[in-house]
Amino acid sequence: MHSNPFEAGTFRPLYMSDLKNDIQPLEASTMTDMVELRLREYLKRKSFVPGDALPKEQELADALGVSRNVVREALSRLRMLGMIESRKKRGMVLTQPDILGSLERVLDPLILGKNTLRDIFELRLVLEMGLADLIYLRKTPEDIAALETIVAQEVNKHQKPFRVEHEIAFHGKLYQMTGNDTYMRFQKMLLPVFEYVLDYEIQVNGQAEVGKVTHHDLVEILKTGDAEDFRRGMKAHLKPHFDRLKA
Amino acid sequence: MHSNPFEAGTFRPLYMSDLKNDIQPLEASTMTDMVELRLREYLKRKSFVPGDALPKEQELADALGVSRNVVREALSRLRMLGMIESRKKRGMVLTQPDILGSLERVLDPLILGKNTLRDIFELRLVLEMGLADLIYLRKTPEDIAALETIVAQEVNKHQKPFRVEHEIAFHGKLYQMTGNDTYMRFQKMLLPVFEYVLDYEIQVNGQAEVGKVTHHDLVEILKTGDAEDFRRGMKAHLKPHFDRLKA
DNA sequence: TAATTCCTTTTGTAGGACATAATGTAAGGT
DNA sequence: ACCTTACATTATGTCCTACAAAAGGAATTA
Repeated sequence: MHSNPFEAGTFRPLYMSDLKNDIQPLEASTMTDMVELRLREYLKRKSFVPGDALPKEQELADALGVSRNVVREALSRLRMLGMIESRKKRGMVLTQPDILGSLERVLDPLILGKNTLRDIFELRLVLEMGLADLIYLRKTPEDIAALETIVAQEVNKHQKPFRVEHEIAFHGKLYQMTGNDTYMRFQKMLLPVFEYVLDYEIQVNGQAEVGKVTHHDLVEILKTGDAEDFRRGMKAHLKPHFDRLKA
Repeated sequence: MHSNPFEAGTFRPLYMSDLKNDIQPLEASTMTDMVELRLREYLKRKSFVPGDALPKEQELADALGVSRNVVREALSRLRMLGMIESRKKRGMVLTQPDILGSLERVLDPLILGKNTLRDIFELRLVLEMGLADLIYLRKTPEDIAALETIVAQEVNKHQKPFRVEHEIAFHGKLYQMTGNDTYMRFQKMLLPVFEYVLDYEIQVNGQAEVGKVTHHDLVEILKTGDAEDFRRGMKAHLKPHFDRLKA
């Protein structure tokens, strides 16, 4: 039995990887797909800005030569993406989409394939390694104090719920210190996938290893060292995870 | 005039940042929203796996007590996310969603707000800094050769289209070397936003600065140095961008 | 002027109808 | 028996009509 949750032999050659992105389908299969595409084109071409009002459903339907039903299905998609909002009588207005909202709906470890799970696991490691630069750009003494509080509350219990909770608190605070909401939310969304892979790991290999550099050490580095020191510390902290990738 | 495309004074306090994610609306406004939610719950609860068939639209409508129309609008959303596929007569089957597909639709620099633009700009820098670890895990001599070919074709023309093209070729190859499709696609999607911000920059400040470490230097490091060397090199290569964040 | 009532408009929901395509099935020919 | 053809069946895709609900606007009244 191999200790890898991603399973060997599922690797796809790279040239196939994003073919779907390079060439777009000649014709979207259903009317709804086409209308969705047309609407997005329309919004771009007319360079609508958030707040602008859209034509009414019936007008769009007439202009596109399809039924109002089809238009509504397409609009429903845009509404889900947060691109538009609509209120009765007032019509529809363009809004600033919530770029991560749609990702959230799809990031279910149980549904994602092994390849994607592995990719996301790695992506999270990349995000952790990238913390250093932004943190050193913006950290404040208050942040450090908050981190120390969190570390002080570190329970010795190695049972899972406590441990995970603490991990999230500590790393979450680190992300917060970057002042980058999107970055923080993104990382937060990736957590379930990360946990899922680790759980699998533990189930197979017994106990999860832990790096030599602790949270306490990382805080010390933050106080005295520079960004490169911190990154080296983080790399050591995450070493077990990186080692996993080599296998 | 400030040299910052994100505009000052738009910073939101962090405690407001992800309120919408922590507490979810008590009741989704429209039937379609609720049905969409219910359907996703249903899929998770029954632990459907890709390939499984879903009940027919009319059955879902009856079970949920809504019209087939509403069900279809909700299904249309899931279809857009790539969670389901449906063919006539055969019904609908669960599929592995394309997690980045939905992001792609929404990443339009013209629509995104200043805050998000800034966040994404930083996120891309983070991704670049994270390249080192994965590259050193998987690089091959062929990859290095390919990089050298790209560098050799580096045109001296500083005109924009050529320059950008070359940037994409070089950095794209780096991402490809990580063997992480999701990582690569993600970065690719962020490119337009990155370019958009840089364009703004150039327009305001005249010429775009360029780091002291060139592509050629980076390749040399890849041949002789270790991951840390490479990261240091990349940091120097991106230095102008990081400096921008300080302002 | 301010509050109320009524009208109008636009989205949201319902239900029926039919086209279309894919599947299964039975008839018919070899 | 086996292959082919033709037909019936079924689920999605599209269209249509109708009406409920909410929100804005106008007219009326205190």
